[in-house]
Amino acid sequence: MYSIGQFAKKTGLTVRALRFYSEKGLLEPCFISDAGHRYYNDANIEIIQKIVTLKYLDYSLAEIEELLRNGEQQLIESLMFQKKQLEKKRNQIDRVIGRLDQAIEIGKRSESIDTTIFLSVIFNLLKEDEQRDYLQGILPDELVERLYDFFDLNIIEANQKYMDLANQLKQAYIQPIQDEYLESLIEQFFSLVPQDIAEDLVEVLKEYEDIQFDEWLFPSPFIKEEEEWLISQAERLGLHGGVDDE
Amino acid sequence: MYSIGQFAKKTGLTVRALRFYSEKGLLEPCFISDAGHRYYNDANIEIIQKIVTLKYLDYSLAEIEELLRNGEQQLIESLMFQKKQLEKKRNQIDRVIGRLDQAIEIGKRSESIDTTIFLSVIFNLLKEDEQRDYLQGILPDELVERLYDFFDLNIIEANQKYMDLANQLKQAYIQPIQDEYLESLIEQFFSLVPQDIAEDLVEVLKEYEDIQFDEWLFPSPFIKEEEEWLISQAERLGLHGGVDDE
DNA sequence: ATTGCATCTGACGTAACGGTAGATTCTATA
DNA sequence: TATAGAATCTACCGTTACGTCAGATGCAAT
Repeated sequence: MYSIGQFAKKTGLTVRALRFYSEKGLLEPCFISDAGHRYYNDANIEIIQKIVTLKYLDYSLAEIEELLRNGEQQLIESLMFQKKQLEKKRNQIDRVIGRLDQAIEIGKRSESIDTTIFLSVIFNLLKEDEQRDYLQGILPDELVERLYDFFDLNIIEANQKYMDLANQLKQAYIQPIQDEYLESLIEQFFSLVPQDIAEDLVEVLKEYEDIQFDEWLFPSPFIKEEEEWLISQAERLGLHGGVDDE
Repeated sequence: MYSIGQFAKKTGLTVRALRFYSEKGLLEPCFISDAGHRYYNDANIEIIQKIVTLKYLDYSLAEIEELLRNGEQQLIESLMFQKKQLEKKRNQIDRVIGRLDQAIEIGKRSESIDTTIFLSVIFNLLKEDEQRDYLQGILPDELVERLYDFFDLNIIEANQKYMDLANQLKQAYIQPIQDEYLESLIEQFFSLVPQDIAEDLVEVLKEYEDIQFDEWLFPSPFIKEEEEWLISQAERLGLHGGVDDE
């Protein structure tokens, strides 16, 4: 017979955890003294090994209780199910890591990035699928496809260029620069989308005059004033307007 | 200006979550009416996009608050750290999935497995490293190495055989079988470890007579009575005793 | 004015314990 | 055997990021 402290040392669990299992009825001590002290024996070891094992396999305590009560038969089935759950989790994490990689890569290549711009780029990476669905609802499928075919290939470079340009334009708003530089920046900004796609895009947008891109799904790197300033500058310099999306 | 419900729809968050962020000071509405109703505007959208982004990257709300407050500089560093954390998580999950695979494979090949035996096998898979450390503390390194070299190669087959034999021996305890069968079972059980290693093991164990294997780290598939019965039967049949470990 | 929906505050519940307080009990030594 | 110190007890609060009520109030439209 072990006191709770000895049992804890033996099993590597904490005293608190053992008491918790005892309360929950998951692992009842073999004997409880009049003073309320819990005592454990080797039979308890067997049970707690099962508990530890299943916990390691990422079962919740409730599921463990289920399995220990009546799960003799379904254990292997359950393990296969559990494996699928874990694979889902892993794939999810993998996706996030992938995005992080892209984001880090984009961030590394630029120096002095505005956090707002940077986070909006990551947001775009994350919401890519949703954005695509949304665009397919309001633009011709074929155009969306061409757009994404292009970005899929150049996602890192495009985003990096996008960030740098947005950054410089933001600075130009604070500290005016020469018109030639500004013109160049704006033109580069608009030409992030290749010429042919851009032209078709402008065509379509003219047709449906009232299209408003969801500000939630397509965050702008600029605040209101910056955006208005940009448009006015573009008009002043005689450039064709329109705010792009990706 | 959006009411909380409209804002929730726009952002895909729940009303409750928005109120929660408001309470925590993570995202304060731009305006609160006398009646206490919260109203949001486009500036709030920008903030919440950051929050959603960082949440997706598996930051806690506390960390997000930190980052939003003063994290302009350290964002990229933080992302790299975050990536490492996620990789740790993923590797951990991968390990568990690997063990599950082994366990499922072992379980598939046997029919009618006793749950207790099966779980103890998985437990052994999980605690392999700890067991090895422990053994290296009490046995000659060279012997441990040979033992594990053997098991690493045959882990699935060895465990499967181990399970089947334990199963049959347990049944023999309940329903006695012919001596020849029993003798064969016990011999097979002892010969799970190859002859040469077993002999050296016996040698060493004779030297240190008082070695007791930790019952926690090395669970036996048998209960006390079964074990005593087994030893008595082995002696009766003139077989060399000793309970093996892996 | 009424109806019905939206929103409010405040409270409790979740999972699996960790931490602490104050009271009791066990164990070892003098 | 007395007593000091360690171990254990119960009971309660805290954690995370909200979900889910209840009961009260507000808002918009008929």
